[in-house]
Amino acid sequence: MTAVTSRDVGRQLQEQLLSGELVPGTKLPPERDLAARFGVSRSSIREVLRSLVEGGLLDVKPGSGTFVRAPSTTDSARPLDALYRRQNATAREVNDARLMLESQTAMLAAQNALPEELDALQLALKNFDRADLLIERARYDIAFHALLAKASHNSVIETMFVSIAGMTFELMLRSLGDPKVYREGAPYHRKILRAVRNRDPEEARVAMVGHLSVATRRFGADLDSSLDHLARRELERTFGASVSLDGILKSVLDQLSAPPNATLLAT
Amino acid sequence: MTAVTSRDVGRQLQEQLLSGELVPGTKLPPERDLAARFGVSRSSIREVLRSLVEGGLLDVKPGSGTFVRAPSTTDSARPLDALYRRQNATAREVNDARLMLESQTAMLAAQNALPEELDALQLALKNFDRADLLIERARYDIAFHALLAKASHNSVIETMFVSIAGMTFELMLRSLGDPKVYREGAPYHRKILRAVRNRDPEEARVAMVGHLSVATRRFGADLDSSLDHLARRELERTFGASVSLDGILKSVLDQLSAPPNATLLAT
DNA sequence: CTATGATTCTGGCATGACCGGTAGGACCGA
DNA sequence: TCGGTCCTACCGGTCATGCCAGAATCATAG
Repeated sequence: MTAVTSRDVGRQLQEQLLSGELVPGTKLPPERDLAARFGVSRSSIREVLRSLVEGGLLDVKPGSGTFVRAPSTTDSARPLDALYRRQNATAREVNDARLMLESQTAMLAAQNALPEELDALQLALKNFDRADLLIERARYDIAFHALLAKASHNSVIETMFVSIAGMTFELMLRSLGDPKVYREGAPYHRKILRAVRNRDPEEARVAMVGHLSVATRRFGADLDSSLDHLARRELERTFGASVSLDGILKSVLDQLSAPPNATLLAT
Repeated sequence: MTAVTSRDVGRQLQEQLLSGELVPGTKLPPERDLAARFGVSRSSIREVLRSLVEGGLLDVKPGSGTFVRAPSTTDSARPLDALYRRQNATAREVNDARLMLESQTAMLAAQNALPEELDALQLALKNFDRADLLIERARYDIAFHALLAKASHNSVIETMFVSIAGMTFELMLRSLGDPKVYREGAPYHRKILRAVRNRDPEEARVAMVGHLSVATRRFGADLDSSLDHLARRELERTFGASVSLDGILKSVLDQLSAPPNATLLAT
């Protein structure tokens, strides 16, 4: 009955992590020690640790050790992105979800945004307007929306936003690559920011709804196409077959995960 | 430059999985073959597979093989739940997020629900009313809301719901354990179902907002307390120290992951 | 044709070893 | 005393090999 399986070890370790017994930053014992302590082999321990790393609970620094990871609101949601995208969501589904999520985000941001967050939003817009490449525009676009999510000061909603950030970026590629959608949609950014600055939740919500509704009206048949397909098509149309959507997505998500706002907005 | 690290192997395998090159249900080559093919050791392959399993992309059947997992909308979101809860979200944050998510869910369900989904919702309510134990009530409560999410027929929104299901359950424990909140909030369930049945999105939204606003009004100081703390307190108050929140949560999430509706509603 | 038993295949786990990078202390020179 | 350099123990990354238990497959006896 004392047969200890690797699943037990994993569960036990995970419980300690989740219960906060192990404070973020804590260094775990070496793999060899853990193996000895739990009475299993090092391979088993390593596989358990792999799972926890994949789950975002641990951080491994080769040569130094394994550390309990601080629950960063953002990058913890990244594993989910791959799964979302695997469902081959349509542009309509993602846009509907954004409409719901971001109109609420705008309202909360109007209530809770701090001055420095307003400045960061302003800067994101400036960079957005300056950008000439499609990818750069999309990068600052999503930075703006990510900053807004952060300014909502609701960690659950912020995490939700990050969890669909990959698909949101794909949606933006389609929108920003379409002159009609771009011309009609971009001006709303300033309306949103103005409303947030004025601490007017309802106006912020209305502006966001206006912003995101452009896609609903203008996408036409694309609305029910696979989002992944749309994004790849747009990239190919603009840059030829030379760019990899996967690579771009990865770098964008990395950017969103980086702690400081500065990173989002660096030239 | 041809140095093949395990990260390369993981990335390569994951790309094949995400791109749909490997159709769900496909059996992967044996670990020993994969190791040979990629030119790495079996241990490395096993660790890569572990990560992918944790990410929900693969399914391992000991003795049989490793299979590409069908992207189940629900259980793929489960790894995230632990991470959400680690942030120690407050009741207010989660309730705000639910308000946003579920009012939209209600509207979509009113537009898209199928007859059999309406029946399932009805059954969930019947079981909810019959239940006498706190945990059972909460179980059917979340089943009702999960079925509604499914009936929205938007996979992104459904996944979002599942990703916060753990915290939603905790919120329900607090609500259902409080007679005032319970008495005031429970009747809204029927209003929601009636509106969905009548295909009236606006009425469904209003009913859902009414349902979830009860907590906002009645929680008092608890609104800004850690959700985890509230749930544990409620369980202890009702059952003594004999029950484990973690265990209950796990079983509830398992239930939501099970494919058939029947499981959600079995007596 | 069926039931049953042996064989093969597959993942789970253990062991022990080596590599390369890290971190911290010893040592040395200024 | 301070600063830099070097060395060494430590730690994760990887590998090779072996054995086990359960699943699947197939051959064989009934």
